[in-house]
Amino acid sequence: MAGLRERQKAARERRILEAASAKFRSHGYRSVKIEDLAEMAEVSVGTVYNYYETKGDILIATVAMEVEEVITAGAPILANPPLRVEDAILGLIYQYYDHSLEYLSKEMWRTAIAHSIEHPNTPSGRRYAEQDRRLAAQVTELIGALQDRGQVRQSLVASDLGALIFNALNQAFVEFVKNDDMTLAQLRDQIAAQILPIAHLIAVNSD
Amino acid sequence: MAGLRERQKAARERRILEAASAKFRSHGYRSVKIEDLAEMAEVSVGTVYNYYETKGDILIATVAMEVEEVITAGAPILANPPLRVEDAILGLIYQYYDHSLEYLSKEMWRTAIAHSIEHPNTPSGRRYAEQDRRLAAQVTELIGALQDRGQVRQSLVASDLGALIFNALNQAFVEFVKNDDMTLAQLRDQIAAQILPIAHLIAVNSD
DNA sequence: CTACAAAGGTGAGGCTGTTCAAGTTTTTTG
DNA sequence: CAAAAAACTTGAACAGCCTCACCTTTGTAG
Repeated sequence: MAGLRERQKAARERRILEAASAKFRSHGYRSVKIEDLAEMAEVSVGTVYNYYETKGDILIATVAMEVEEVITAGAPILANPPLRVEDAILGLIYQYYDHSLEYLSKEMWRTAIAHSIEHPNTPSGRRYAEQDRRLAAQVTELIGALQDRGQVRQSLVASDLGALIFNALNQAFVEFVKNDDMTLAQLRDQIAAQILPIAHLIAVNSD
Repeated sequence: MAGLRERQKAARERRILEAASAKFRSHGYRSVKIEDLAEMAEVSVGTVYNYYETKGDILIATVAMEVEEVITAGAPILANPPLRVEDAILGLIYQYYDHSLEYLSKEMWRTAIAHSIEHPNTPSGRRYAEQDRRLAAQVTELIGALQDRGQVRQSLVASDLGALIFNALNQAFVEFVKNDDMTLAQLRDQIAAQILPIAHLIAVNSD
């Protein structure tokens, strides 16, 4: 069985993460002090820093949980993609988008994305980048599945096309979280405008 | 003529910006203190903050000068685009990329991009976004010019295609600045892999 | 030229993320 | 079980961004 020390460690880390997730959402990332998290998690400030390297890392850890869910939510679509090319691609993208604000505020997303760009070589920066890669891989996988079905031109390289589409959906999402007034519906429209023409171009019966 | 006060103000702002540009590049953004800039510009810390709202804003101001040059450098290609669709699009993108590190380090780019995402509603955040919009508009303009020449399908909406291509070149650039080991040549290859298939699809004689 | 007003500069101090030497708890050793 | 070692927690102290009450300089009116 796990020793006392080990259990206490796990419990402390969990309490810190729960405190962060709750406070960041309710009070906003900026205005939450490490001291606040320490108090809520019933540890000292120094202990928080034994579990996470920086405040940004704590945020990334909370965001990572959500991204993991998004990736999981994408799997069913890959297993059984909608019939039409555009429905398949947009369906996957909408699935991502619709999950994105379940536990995270736009401010949290902005800060997390900014952190991952500014500190790409920290463990948390790498972690975020890795999850991005997995999302892009899902898109690539979907393209591949559509090619296997004979719906997307075989001449196209699935991974390059996947990267292109992922870039588009990712960038549109960044614009979305940058603008507090933008709705999910508007985000969908934005990405559809970019994706639909491409979907028709890459489909075999395009002309 | 401009009064003494006005001239002194302009001179101080210029000295601060020059100090920032020099020190950020030579010592790295992180390790330069506002105090250092103030000393080099021969003003007080408080004065620095009369001209720029935050340290990030000072960086954005230096980056903005470079982006302005990049936009200027793109104009000649728009005026007289290369003959083939893929050469035109990649030519414009390479022009952007080749200018990007003339006065800015990768760390400066990372920090500036992160800042613009994290603080989209500050003047400097808006300024950065506006320059992005102008770059995307150049790409759109190029697509439009190729359509006028009859080289790109008329059925495609230039602005949506421009946005798609800009997203791709922008995201590839972010990956480039996130990875200190990546070379400009590798960046070119990355974006070419995404753009070339698209260039063939959108060209009129594609099939 | 003097007096007053407006504009702007100044730097000590506040705030908050982060560190680290000292103390405490858990585990291991004999 | 006692003692020693290892692992971990703690919070005071530090660093650097930023503010603001006060002061100096410039412009203007009489």
